[in-house]
Amino acid sequence: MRYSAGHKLETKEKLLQSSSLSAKKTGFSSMGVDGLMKAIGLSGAAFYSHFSSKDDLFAAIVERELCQSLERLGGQGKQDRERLERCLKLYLNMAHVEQPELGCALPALGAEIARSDIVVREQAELWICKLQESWAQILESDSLAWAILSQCVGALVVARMLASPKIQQRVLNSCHEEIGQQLAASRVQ
Amino acid sequence: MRYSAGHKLETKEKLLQSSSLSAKKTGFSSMGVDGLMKAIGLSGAAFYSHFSSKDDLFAAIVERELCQSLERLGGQGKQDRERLERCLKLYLNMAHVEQPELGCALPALGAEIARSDIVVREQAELWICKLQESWAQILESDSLAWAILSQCVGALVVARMLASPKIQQRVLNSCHEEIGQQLAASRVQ
DNA sequence: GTCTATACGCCGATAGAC
DNA sequence: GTCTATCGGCGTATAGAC
Repeated sequence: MRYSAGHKLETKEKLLQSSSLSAKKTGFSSMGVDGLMKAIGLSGAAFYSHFSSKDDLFAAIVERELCQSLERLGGQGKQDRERLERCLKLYLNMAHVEQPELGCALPALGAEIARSDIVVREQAELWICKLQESWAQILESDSLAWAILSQCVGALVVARMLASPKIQQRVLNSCHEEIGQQLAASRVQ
Repeated sequence: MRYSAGHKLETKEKLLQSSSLSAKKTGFSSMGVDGLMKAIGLSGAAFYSHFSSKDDLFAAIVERELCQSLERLGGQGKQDRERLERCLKLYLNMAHVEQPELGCALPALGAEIARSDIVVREQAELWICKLQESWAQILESDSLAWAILSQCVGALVVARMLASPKIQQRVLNSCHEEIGQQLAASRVQ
Protein backbone atom coordinates (compact mmCIF):
# COMPACT_ATOMS: atom_id res chain seq x y z
CA MET A 1 0.00 0.00 0.00
CA ARG A 2 1.45 3.32 -1.08
CA TYR A 3 -0.40 5.17 1.63
CA SER A 4 0.04 4.89 5.39
CA ALA A 5 -2.37 2.89 7.49
CA GLY A 6 -4.18 5.82 9.00
CA HIS A 7 -4.32 7.78 5.79
CA LYS A 8 -7.63 6.38 4.57
CA LEU A 9 -9.30 7.01 7.90
CA GLU A 10 -8.00 10.55 7.99
CA THR A 11 -9.13 11.25 4.45
CA LYS A 12 -12.56 9.79 5.08
CA GLU A 13 -12.90 11.85 8.23
CA LYS A 14 -11.85 15.02 6.42
CA LEU A 15 -14.36 14.24 3.66
CA LEU A 16 -17.15 13.60 6.15
CA GLN A 17 -16.47 16.79 8.03
CA SER A 18 -16.26 18.95 4.92
CA SER A 19 -19.34 17.33 3.36
CA SER A 20 -21.40 17.71 6.52
CA LEU A 21 -20.74 21.43 6.63
CA SER A 22 -21.58 21.86 2.94
CA ALA A 23 -24.72 19.76 3.22
CA LYS A 24 -26.07 21.80 6.11
CA LYS A 25 -25.22 25.03 4.33
CA THR A 26 -26.42 24.38 0.78
CA GLY A 27 -28.43 21.18 1.02
CA PHE A 28 -27.14 17.69 0.28
CA SER A 29 -28.78 17.32 -3.11
CA SER A 30 -27.17 20.49 -4.40
CA MET A 31 -23.65 19.18 -3.83
CA GLY A 32 -21.68 17.39 -6.51
CA VAL A 33 -19.23 14.61 -5.77
CA ASP A 34 -16.57 16.45 -7.72
CA GLY A 35 -16.97 19.63 -5.70
CA LEU A 36 -16.95 17.73 -2.43
CA MET A 37 -13.62 16.13 -3.27
CA LYS A 38 -12.08 19.31 -4.64
CA ALA A 39 -12.94 20.96 -1.32
CA ILE A 40 -10.52 18.60 0.40
CA GLY A 41 -7.96 18.72 -2.39
CA LEU A 42 -8.74 15.44 -4.13
CA SER A 43 -10.19 14.44 -7.47
CA GLY A 44 -13.82 13.34 -7.81
CA ALA A 45 -12.97 9.75 -8.62
CA ALA A 46 -11.20 9.27 -5.28
CA PHE A 47 -14.60 9.60 -3.62
CA TYR A 48 -15.45 6.00 -4.50
CA SER A 49 -12.57 4.63 -2.49
CA HIS A 50 -14.47 5.81 0.61
CA PHE A 51 -18.14 5.53 -0.22
CA SER A 52 -19.97 3.28 -2.65
CA SER A 53 -22.35 6.04 -3.71
CA LYS A 54 -23.48 9.53 -2.90
CA ASP A 55 -26.43 8.11 -0.96
CA ASP A 56 -23.98 6.11 1.10
CA LEU A 57 -22.27 9.37 2.05
CA PHE A 58 -25.58 10.90 3.04
CA ALA A 59 -26.30 8.05 5.44
CA ALA A 60 -22.87 8.57 7.00
CA ILE A 61 -23.44 12.31 7.32
CA VAL A 62 -26.78 11.79 9.02
CA GLU A 63 -25.37 9.34 11.51
CA ARG A 64 -22.37 11.53 12.27
CA GLU A 65 -24.42 14.70 12.62
CA LEU A 66 -27.18 13.29 14.77
CA CYS A 67 -24.71 11.54 17.05
CA GLN A 68 -22.99 14.88 17.46
CA SER A 69 -26.26 16.68 18.13
CA LEU A 70 -27.06 14.15 20.83
CA GLU A 71 -23.72 14.79 22.48
CA ARG A 72 -24.24 18.52 22.39
CA LEU A 73 -27.84 18.56 23.48
CA GLY A 74 -28.50 15.37 25.38
CA GLY A 75 -25.08 14.99 26.90
CA GLN A 76 -23.67 11.87 28.37
CA GLY A 77 -24.81 10.55 31.73
CA LYS A 78 -27.03 12.44 34.13
CA GLN A 79 -28.09 15.95 33.30
CA ASP A 80 -30.02 18.65 35.03
CA ARG A 81 -32.47 21.33 34.06
CA GLU A 82 -29.89 24.09 34.27
CA ARG A 83 -27.63 22.52 31.72
CA LEU A 84 -30.62 21.85 29.48
CA GLU A 85 -31.62 25.48 29.67
CA ARG A 86 -28.12 26.54 28.70
CA CYS A 87 -28.31 24.22 25.69
CA LEU A 88 -31.63 25.73 24.65
CA LYS A 89 -30.18 29.21 24.87
CA LEU A 90 -27.34 28.21 22.56
CA TYR A 91 -29.73 26.46 20.19
CA LEU A 92 -32.17 29.37 19.96
CA ASN A 93 -29.48 31.81 19.00
CA MET A 94 -28.90 34.14 16.06
CA ALA A 95 -25.48 32.61 15.47
CA HIS A 96 -27.24 29.28 14.97
CA VAL A 97 -29.69 30.86 12.52
CA GLU A 98 -26.93 32.52 10.55
CA GLN A 99 -24.49 29.63 10.47
CA PRO A 100 -26.39 26.47 9.63
CA GLU A 101 -23.12 24.78 8.64
CA LEU A 102 -21.96 24.85 12.25
CA GLY A 103 -25.27 23.90 13.79
CA CYS A 104 -27.76 21.11 14.23
CA ALA A 105 -28.59 18.94 11.22
CA LEU A 106 -32.27 18.56 12.06
CA PRO A 107 -33.46 21.96 10.82
CA ALA A 108 -30.98 22.03 7.95
CA LEU A 109 -31.39 18.51 6.61
CA GLY A 110 -34.76 17.50 8.05
CA ALA A 111 -36.69 17.61 4.81
CA GLU A 112 -33.99 15.70 2.94
CA ILE A 113 -33.81 13.07 5.67
CA ALA A 114 -37.59 12.76 5.49
CA ARG A 115 -37.30 12.00 1.76
CA SER A 116 -34.53 9.43 2.19
CA ASP A 117 -34.97 5.71 2.23
CA ILE A 118 -36.01 3.77 5.29
CA VAL A 119 -32.46 2.91 6.38
CA VAL A 120 -31.52 6.56 6.82
CA ARG A 121 -34.78 7.35 8.60
CA GLU A 122 -34.27 4.46 11.01
CA GLN A 123 -30.84 5.88 11.84
CA ALA A 124 -32.37 9.29 12.35
CA GLU A 125 -35.12 7.85 14.52
CA LEU A 126 -32.59 6.12 16.72
CA TRP A 127 -30.69 9.29 17.58
CA ILE A 128 -33.71 11.52 17.80
CA CYS A 129 -35.36 9.14 20.23
CA LYS A 130 -32.19 9.03 22.33
CA LEU A 131 -32.24 12.80 22.54
CA GLN A 132 -35.92 12.85 23.42
CA GLU A 133 -35.39 10.24 26.12
CA SER A 134 -32.56 12.23 27.58
CA TRP A 135 -34.72 15.32 27.81
CA ALA A 136 -37.75 13.37 29.04
CA GLN A 137 -35.69 12.08 31.94
CA ILE A 138 -34.70 15.57 32.99
CA LEU A 139 -38.15 17.04 32.50
CA GLU A 140 -40.02 14.02 33.85
CA SER A 141 -42.36 14.32 30.89
CA ASP A 142 -42.30 12.48 27.60
CA SER A 143 -44.64 14.83 25.82
CA LEU A 144 -42.91 17.98 27.01
CA ALA A 145 -39.63 16.62 25.67
CA TRP A 146 -41.13 16.01 22.23
CA ALA A 147 -42.82 19.40 22.25
CA ILE A 148 -39.68 21.32 23.11
CA LEU A 149 -37.62 19.37 20.59
CA SER A 150 -40.14 20.15 17.87
CA GLN A 151 -40.31 23.78 18.88
CA CYS A 152 -36.53 24.20 18.74
CA VAL A 153 -36.25 22.60 15.31
CA GLY A 154 -39.23 24.57 14.03
CA ALA A 155 -37.91 27.84 15.40
CA LEU A 156 -34.74 27.49 13.34
CA VAL A 157 -36.58 26.42 10.20
CA VAL A 158 -38.96 29.38 10.51
CA ALA A 159 -36.31 31.92 11.45
CA ARG A 160 -34.04 30.93 8.57
CA MET A 161 -36.85 31.48 6.06
CA LEU A 162 -37.25 35.09 7.15
CA ALA A 163 -35.48 38.03 5.54
CA SER A 164 -34.99 40.43 8.41
CA PRO A 165 -32.75 39.71 11.41
CA LYS A 166 -35.07 41.56 13.76
CA ILE A 167 -37.99 39.24 13.13
CA GLN A 168 -35.67 36.23 13.22
CA GLN A 169 -34.57 37.37 16.66
CA ARG A 170 -38.19 37.76 17.71
CA VAL A 171 -38.96 34.18 16.72
CA LEU A 172 -36.05 32.95 18.80
CA ASN A 173 -36.94 35.13 21.77
CA SER A 174 -40.57 34.05 21.64
CA CYS A 175 -39.76 30.36 21.59
CA HIS A 176 -37.20 30.76 24.32
CA GLU A 177 -39.67 32.65 26.47
CA GLU A 178 -42.57 30.25 25.93
CA ILE A 179 -40.37 27.22 26.54
CA GLY A 180 -39.29 28.88 29.76
CA GLN A 181 -42.90 29.12 30.82
CA GLN A 182 -43.54 25.49 29.91
CA LEU A 183 -40.54 24.45 31.97
CA ALA A 184 -41.69 26.53 34.91
CA ALA A 185 -45.20 25.12 34.69
CA SER A 186 -43.89 21.56 34.62
CA ARG A 187 -41.75 22.23 37.68
CA VAL A 188 -44.54 23.32 40.01
CA GLN A 189 -46.97 20.69 38.75
CA MET B 1 -52.83 33.90 -31.54
CA ARG B 2 -53.43 30.21 -32.14
CA TYR B 3 -54.49 29.68 -28.54
CA SER B 4 -57.51 31.09 -26.72
CA ALA B 5 -57.17 34.04 -24.39
CA GLY B 6 -57.53 32.06 -21.17
CA HIS B 7 -55.39 29.20 -22.36
CA LYS B 8 -52.11 30.63 -21.09
CA LEU B 9 -53.57 31.37 -17.68
CA GLU B 10 -55.01 27.88 -17.41
CA THR B 11 -51.74 26.27 -18.44
CA LYS B 12 -49.73 28.36 -16.01
CA GLU B 13 -52.14 27.53 -13.23
CA LYS B 14 -51.95 23.82 -14.04
CA LEU B 15 -48.15 24.04 -14.06
CA LEU B 16 -48.07 25.89 -10.74
CA GLN B 17 -50.40 23.41 -9.09
CA SER B 18 -48.55 20.36 -10.38
CA SER B 19 -45.14 21.82 -9.55
CA SER B 20 -46.18 22.82 -6.05
CA LEU B 21 -47.26 19.28 -5.25
CA SER B 22 -44.05 17.81 -6.66
CA ALA B 23 -41.87 20.33 -4.86
CA LYS B 24 -43.43 19.57 -1.49
CA LYS B 25 -43.17 15.85 -2.13
CA THR B 26 -39.66 15.48 -3.54
CA GLY B 27 -38.06 18.86 -2.96
CA PHE B 28 -37.80 21.66 -5.48
CA SER B 29 -34.16 21.14 -6.40
CA SER B 30 -34.76 17.51 -7.30
CA MET B 31 -37.27 18.41 -10.00
CA GLY B 32 -36.29 18.92 -13.62
CA VAL B 33 -38.03 21.39 -15.91
CA ASP B 34 -38.62 18.64 -18.43
CA GLY B 35 -40.32 16.39 -15.90
CA LEU B 36 -42.48 19.21 -14.61
CA MET B 37 -43.80 19.94 -18.08
CA LYS B 38 -44.28 16.30 -19.02
CA ALA B 39 -46.41 15.94 -15.87
CA ILE B 40 -48.91 18.33 -17.42
CA GLY B 41 -48.55 16.93 -20.91
CA LEU B 42 -46.24 19.53 -22.43
CA SER B 43 -42.67 19.61 -23.64
CA GLY B 44 -39.88 21.06 -21.54
CA ALA B 45 -39.30 24.04 -23.81
CA ALA B 46 -42.87 25.30 -23.30
CA PHE B 47 -41.91 26.06 -19.71
CA TYR B 48 -40.17 29.27 -20.76
CA SER B 49 -43.36 30.74 -22.16
CA HIS B 50 -44.58 30.94 -18.55
CA PHE B 51 -41.51 31.50 -16.41
CA SER B 52 -38.19 33.09 -17.24
CA SER B 53 -36.24 30.55 -15.20
CA LYS B 54 -36.63 27.72 -12.73
CA ASP B 55 -35.89 30.12 -9.89
CA ASP B 56 -38.74 32.28 -11.12
CA LEU B 57 -41.04 29.29 -10.75
CA PHE B 58 -39.84 28.68 -7.22
CA ALA B 59 -40.72 32.24 -6.22
CA ALA B 60 -44.20 31.73 -7.65
CA ILE B 61 -44.62 28.42 -5.83
CA VAL B 62 -43.59 29.96 -2.52
CA GLU B 63 -46.01 32.86 -2.89
CA ARG B 64 -48.87 30.61 -3.93
CA GLU B 65 -48.26 28.07 -1.19
CA LEU B 66 -47.81 30.52 1.66
CA CYS B 67 -50.86 32.52 0.62
CA GLN B 68 -52.79 29.27 0.67
CA SER B 69 -51.41 28.31 4.07
CA LEU B 70 -52.49 31.68 5.44
CA GLU B 71 -56.02 31.11 4.14
CA ARG B 72 -56.18 27.67 5.69
CA LEU B 73 -54.60 28.56 9.03
CA GLY B 74 -55.10 32.26 9.58
CA GLY B 75 -58.41 32.61 7.84
CA GLN B 76 -59.90 35.85 6.65
CA GLY B 77 -61.41 38.34 9.06
CA LYS B 78 -62.04 37.66 12.71
CA GLN B 79 -61.29 34.26 14.15
CA ASP B 80 -61.69 32.59 17.46
CA ARG B 81 -59.77 30.13 19.58
CA GLU B 82 -62.05 27.23 18.71
CA ARG B 83 -61.42 27.52 15.01
CA LEU B 84 -57.69 27.88 15.69
CA GLU B 85 -57.72 24.71 17.73
CA ARG B 86 -59.48 22.85 14.93
CA CYS B 87 -56.77 24.07 12.53
CA LEU B 88 -54.05 22.84 14.85
CA LYS B 89 -55.70 19.43 15.06
CA LEU B 90 -55.71 19.19 11.28
CA TYR B 91 -52.12 20.39 11.06
CA LEU B 92 -50.79 17.98 13.68
CA ASN B 93 -52.22 14.98 11.93
CA MET B 94 -50.78 11.75 10.52
CA ALA B 95 -52.37 12.48 7.14
CA HIS B 96 -50.34 15.68 7.06
CA VAL B 97 -47.17 13.78 7.93
CA GLU B 98 -47.80 11.15 5.29
CA GLN B 99 -48.89 13.45 2.49
CA PRO B 100 -46.54 16.42 2.35
CA GLU B 101 -47.69 17.17 -1.19
CA LEU B 102 -51.14 18.12 0.11
CA GLY B 103 -49.96 20.01 3.16
CA CYS B 104 -48.22 23.13 4.33
CA ALA B 105 -45.13 24.29 2.46
CA LEU B 106 -43.27 25.49 5.54
CA PRO B 107 -42.08 22.08 6.80
CA ALA B 108 -41.60 20.71 3.29
CA LEU B 109 -39.80 23.63 1.65
CA GLY B 110 -38.52 25.54 4.67
CA ALA B 111 -34.86 24.67 4.20
CA GLU B 112 -34.96 25.44 0.48
CA ILE B 113 -36.70 28.75 1.10
CA ALA B 114 -34.03 29.55 3.68
CA ARG B 115 -31.35 29.01 1.02
CA SER B 116 -33.12 31.11 -1.61
CA ASP B 117 -32.27 34.69 -2.48
CA ILE B 118 -33.56 37.65 -0.53
CA VAL B 119 -36.58 38.26 -2.78
CA VAL B 120 -38.07 34.85 -2.03
CA ARG B 121 -37.36 35.19 1.68
CA GLU B 122 -39.04 38.59 1.77
CA GLN B 123 -42.12 37.04 0.21
CA ALA B 124 -42.01 34.24 2.75
CA GLU B 125 -41.58 36.70 5.58
CA LEU B 126 -44.61 38.67 4.45
CA TRP B 127 -46.97 35.69 4.59
CA ILE B 128 -45.48 34.16 7.69
CA CYS B 129 -45.84 37.43 9.56
CA LYS B 130 -49.45 37.73 8.43
CA LEU B 131 -50.13 34.28 9.83
CA GLN B 132 -48.36 35.09 13.07
CA GLU B 133 -50.32 38.34 13.42
CA SER B 134 -53.56 36.52 12.85
CA TRP B 135 -52.78 34.05 15.60
CA ALA B 136 -51.39 36.72 17.91
CA GLN B 137 -54.68 38.57 17.68
CA ILE B 138 -56.65 35.51 18.72
CA LEU B 139 -54.24 34.51 21.45
CA GLU B 140 -53.54 38.04 22.64
CA SER B 141 -49.86 37.13 22.72
CA ASP B 142 -47.18 37.76 20.12
CA SER B 143 -44.69 35.35 21.55
CA LEU B 144 -47.20 32.55 22.02
CA ALA B 145 -48.16 32.87 18.36
CA TRP B 146 -44.53 32.55 17.23
CA ALA B 147 -43.95 29.64 19.60
CA ILE B 148 -46.96 27.67 18.42
CA LEU B 149 -46.15 28.35 14.78
CA SER B 150 -42.60 27.10 15.30
CA GLN B 151 -43.78 24.08 17.22
CA CYS B 152 -46.23 23.07 14.48
CA VAL B 153 -43.65 23.39 11.71
CA GLY B 154 -41.04 21.59 13.80
CA ALA B 155 -43.42 18.78 14.69
CA LEU B 156 -43.93 17.97 11.03
CA VAL B 157 -40.24 18.21 10.20
CA VAL B 158 -39.35 15.91 13.09
CA ALA B 159 -42.20 13.44 12.53
CA ARG B 160 -41.40 13.08 8.84
CA MET B 161 -37.80 12.18 9.60
CA LEU B 162 -38.88 9.22 11.72
CA ALA B 163 -39.31 5.69 10.44
CA SER B 164 -42.11 4.32 12.56
CA PRO B 165 -45.68 5.64 12.44
CA LYS B 166 -46.18 5.02 16.15
CA ILE B 167 -43.44 7.43 17.16
CA GLN B 168 -44.56 9.91 14.53
CA GLN B 169 -47.98 9.81 16.11
CA ARG B 170 -46.45 10.34 19.52
CA VAL B 171 -44.67 13.47 18.36
CA LEU B 172 -47.93 14.87 17.02
CA ASN B 173 -49.87 13.94 20.15
CA SER B 174 -47.22 15.44 22.40
CA CYS B 175 -47.16 18.75 20.56
CA HIS B 176 -50.93 18.88 20.42
CA GLU B 177 -51.16 18.20 24.13
CA GLU B 178 -48.50 20.70 25.15
CA ILE B 179 -49.93 23.40 22.92
CA GLY B 180 -53.28 22.74 24.57
CA GLN B 181 -51.70 23.43 27.93
CA GLN B 182 -50.04 26.59 26.67
CA LEU B 183 -53.39 27.79 25.34
CA ALA B 184 -55.11 27.00 28.62
CA ALA B 185 -52.41 28.77 30.61
CA SER B 186 -52.68 31.86 28.44
CA ARG B 187 -56.48 31.91 28.89
CA VAL B 188 -56.48 32.09 32.68
CA GLN B 189 -53.58 34.49 32.86
C1' DG C 1 -5.57 5.48 -2.61
C1' DT C 2 -5.46 8.70 -6.05
C1' DC C 3 -5.02 10.15 -10.60
C1' DT C 4 -6.64 11.21 -15.69
C1' DA C 5 -9.83 10.03 -19.00
C1' DT C 6 -14.16 8.84 -20.15
C1' DA C 7 -19.00 7.08 -20.51
C1' DC C 8 -23.56 8.50 -20.43
C1' DG C 9 -27.54 10.90 -18.85
C1' DC C 10 -29.93 14.78 -17.13
C1' DC C 11 -29.74 19.65 -16.29
C1' DG C 12 -31.39 24.54 -17.58
C1' DA C 13 -31.94 27.15 -21.42
C1' DT C 14 -32.24 28.69 -26.45
C1' DA C 15 -33.32 28.57 -31.77
C1' DG C 16 -36.39 28.29 -35.15
C1' DA C 17 -40.52 25.96 -37.35
C1' DC C 18 -45.54 25.89 -37.00
C1' DG D 1 -47.95 28.83 -27.12
C1' DT D 2 -45.94 24.69 -28.18
C1' DC D 3 -43.10 21.77 -30.66
C1' DT D 4 -38.46 19.32 -32.07
C1' DA D 5 -33.69 19.81 -32.07
C1' DT D 6 -29.79 21.26 -29.95
C1' DC D 7 -26.17 23.48 -27.07
C1' DG D 8 -22.93 23.45 -23.21
C1' DG D 9 -22.37 22.11 -18.66
C1' DC D 10 -22.50 19.33 -14.82
C1' DG D 11 -24.31 15.01 -12.60
C1' DT D 12 -22.85 10.10 -10.92
C1' DA D 13 -20.08 6.52 -11.71
C1' DT D 14 -16.40 3.46 -13.90
C1' DA D 15 -11.73 1.95 -16.23
C1' DG D 16 -7.14 1.62 -16.05
C1' DA D 17 -2.46 3.68 -15.05
C1' DC D 18 0.60 4.68 -11.19
